[in-house]
Amino acid sequence: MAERRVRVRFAPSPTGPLHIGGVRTALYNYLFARQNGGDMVFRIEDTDSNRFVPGAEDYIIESFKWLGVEFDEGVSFGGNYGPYRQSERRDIYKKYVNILLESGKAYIAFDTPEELEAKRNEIKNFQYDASTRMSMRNSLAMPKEEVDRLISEGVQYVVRFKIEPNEDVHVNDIIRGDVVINSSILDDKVLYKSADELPTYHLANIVDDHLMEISHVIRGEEWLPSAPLHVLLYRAFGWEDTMPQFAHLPLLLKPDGNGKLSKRDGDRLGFPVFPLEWHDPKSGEISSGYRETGYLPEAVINFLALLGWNPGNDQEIMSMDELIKLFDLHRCSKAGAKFDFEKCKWFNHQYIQLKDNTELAQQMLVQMRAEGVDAPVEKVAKVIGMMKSRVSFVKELWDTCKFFFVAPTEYDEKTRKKRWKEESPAQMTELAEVIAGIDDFSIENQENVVMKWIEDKGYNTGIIMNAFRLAIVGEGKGPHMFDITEVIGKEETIARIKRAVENIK
RNA sequence: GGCGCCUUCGUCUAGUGGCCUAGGACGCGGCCCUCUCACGGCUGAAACACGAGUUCGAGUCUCGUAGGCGCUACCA
Repeated sequence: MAERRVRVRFAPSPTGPLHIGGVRTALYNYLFARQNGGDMVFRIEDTDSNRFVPGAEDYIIESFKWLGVEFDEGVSFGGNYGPYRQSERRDIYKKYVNILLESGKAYIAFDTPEELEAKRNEIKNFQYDASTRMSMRNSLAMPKEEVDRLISEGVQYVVRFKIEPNEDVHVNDIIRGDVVINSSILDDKVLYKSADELPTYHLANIVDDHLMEISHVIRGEEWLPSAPLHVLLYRAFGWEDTMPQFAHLPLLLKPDGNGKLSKRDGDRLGFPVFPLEWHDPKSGEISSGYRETGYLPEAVINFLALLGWNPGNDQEIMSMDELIKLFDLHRCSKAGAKFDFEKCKWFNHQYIQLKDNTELAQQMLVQMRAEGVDAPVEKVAKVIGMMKSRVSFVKELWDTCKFFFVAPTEYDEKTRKKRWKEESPAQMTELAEVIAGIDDFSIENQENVVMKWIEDKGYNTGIIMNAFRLAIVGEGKGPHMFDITEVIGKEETIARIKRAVENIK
């Protein structure tokens, strides 16, 4: 087989926000393109003018920008194979439709949607194909003069692909192997509508993939049943030699139950199914996005990459560069994958641990300042270093770190009951005095002095430290006590102890 | 209904005829670490859809059954 430059495309319809399943499809295309030093094309398939949703195209572009999936050419990226928006390629499709018409591989049909609907109601499993087409209103069944007359009268028509029956069509799929479908079960697909002078998906797709020199079509499994039709189209055009290789990816399924993951599942389960928050222009409805929910793009990418593919070993945390190196279409699974939000959250947790503390500090400072609290970024970063192991989202950081910057105003009920003993007020008052006497407020020295005091007095370490924690933090969690006091300082430590003694009953 | 695809722990998966007493990860339970909560370490429960066949030997190959999903539009 001749060496061919790898060129793949991601070609969504601008019918709404980009579904997370679409993101994965695009990701796999991207990984494959990068690994092979090929091109990633962004094409907009807007051949159904009725379903166009304003803003969808920009949304998709912004989503990939956030996720770090880059395109080499296409809508908004330029390139030598444009235009990349199908609605701007009318003339091109018209030309190819005519080629099919002239060679007798397609024909004109006048049946209206209503007539077809009636036919389907009338005959149980009606299909517009070799067995029925001669009884329909089309250029095969009607005299030429009549066809010409109708066209000249401006009667709307469609162009249908004439599928020859009883032929086994083979699709060689990289993931699924040889898939065979008999052409008799295919219907004479509508390729073109005179009403809007636009092709349907199938024709536009084949023409564009061919003209754009696409080498591999990596798409969702929902396209597998129409793949034989596409093979037949390539053949009809005489393009079989350069037909792209197909790879049909397994679907992303609902976390609970079965079926394709849908927009509704996100709302229902309280988790996003879109990369970015989406404001529906018609309904005004808002759907949550991964970005706004606080997911890191690296985490979303990593998680998605592993939904339907794995590197063959136990490695789970992989950067985009590593994914590009390791990705392999042959290692994609065939069965649909249920979307597990818990695991996605775990990935986010992992990536927060990997993230630079100063960078996280800058993000947390935005929240802090919004609440009227400020602090040097170095100090915030230091606190985050101690605290980030206990959060899964950046936005949780402020809540868990807050006590470092703001003294507790209330004390957790449960902890108070469990940790604040009868003797605690007296002991804490004493502790405040001990701390007041410490000059070297380093973690180590504080610990030495306090522990010595506990030992000398014969106190119970747990009782002292837990009460101390309640006084400083307001609840029973957090890093080691002296790590905290070293950050908040001696005066604040003493003030908090005193306040606790006064307020905790 | 027709056609196609698929089927290993609850979930994502490893597994390409003997290395499988089926491995890892998420989640869940226990223990350890410890002044608490996380992190981390150790550990437990948890799966080859079913039935035939091929073979000395089957999670792995074949067939059948069941189930799931997808497609079946002048949507993509």
